[in-house]
Amino acid sequence: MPELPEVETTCRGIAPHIADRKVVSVIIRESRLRWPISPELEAGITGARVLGVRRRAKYILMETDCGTLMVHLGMSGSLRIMPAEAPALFHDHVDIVLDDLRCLRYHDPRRFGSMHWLSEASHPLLDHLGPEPLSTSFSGAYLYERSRRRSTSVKQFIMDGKVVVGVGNIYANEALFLAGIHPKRASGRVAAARYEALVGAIKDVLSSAIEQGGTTLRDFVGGDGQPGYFAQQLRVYGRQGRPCRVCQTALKEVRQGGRSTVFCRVCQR
DNA sequence: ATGACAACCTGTGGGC
DNA sequence: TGCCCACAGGTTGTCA
Repeated sequence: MPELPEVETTCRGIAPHIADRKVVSVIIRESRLRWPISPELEAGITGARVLGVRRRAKYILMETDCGTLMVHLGMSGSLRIMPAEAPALFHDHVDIVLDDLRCLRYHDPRRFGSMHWLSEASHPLLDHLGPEPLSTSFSGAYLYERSRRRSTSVKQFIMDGKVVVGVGNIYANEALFLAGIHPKRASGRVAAARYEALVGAIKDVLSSAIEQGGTTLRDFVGGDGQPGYFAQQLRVYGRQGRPCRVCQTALKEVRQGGRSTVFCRVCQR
């Protein structure tokens, strides 16, 4: 489910509801996430006042006056505001109960997500992340420099979190199509001007997906429970075998690093 | 350093 | 209808 636009949508959805609220308790029904939830989480967050919510890569950072709750949604996670008394459903693993009879409820069937309590400003998982894709430091020149003498494919290159964060499989496919670049091309052999186009495409596709409230595949819902509407604008992802929206050629599907790649062999070189 | 791949899980959809 | 397999939005850790 969640790629960067979905995580951003979640942040924006929950922020107004939790700002300035106090955490009165934590209910952990299942602590076995990608990493087990540390007992320090409950001790640290109980009684804390929420200052705000921000996002770094695909991590949601809920800052309080006592420390920071760091949440990752993995492949199937979601975080929603609910009435605290709403009955918990299967896979509703954690409730952060607030002082207004509501709670922030974490749901994650596959348990690839994670929840950490940070009493300090930093965390090892945040240490080696590349730039934010929507920041000005993420530029064509930057990608060009980083890619020189690298043989890895351009798709795997832009999906590497040490290069740039937040470009997941859906949007990598979409951005490469928009930039007209073949996903299997060696990243070290993409010209500077084409990296400019690629960076523009990544920023465009991510920002318009955020504007649409994310891409809803299966059952993604934002922090307020609303679905996203970007799926109807996908150009290649999930459209293998169907005609390219530009030249009508049947879109091709290949596999890269175990992930599905869909592209147009005519429009992308 | 780089790159390929297994691993962590459950749910779902397609093929038979 | 039902069973089994392959695959799904992510990321880390390991090994060559």
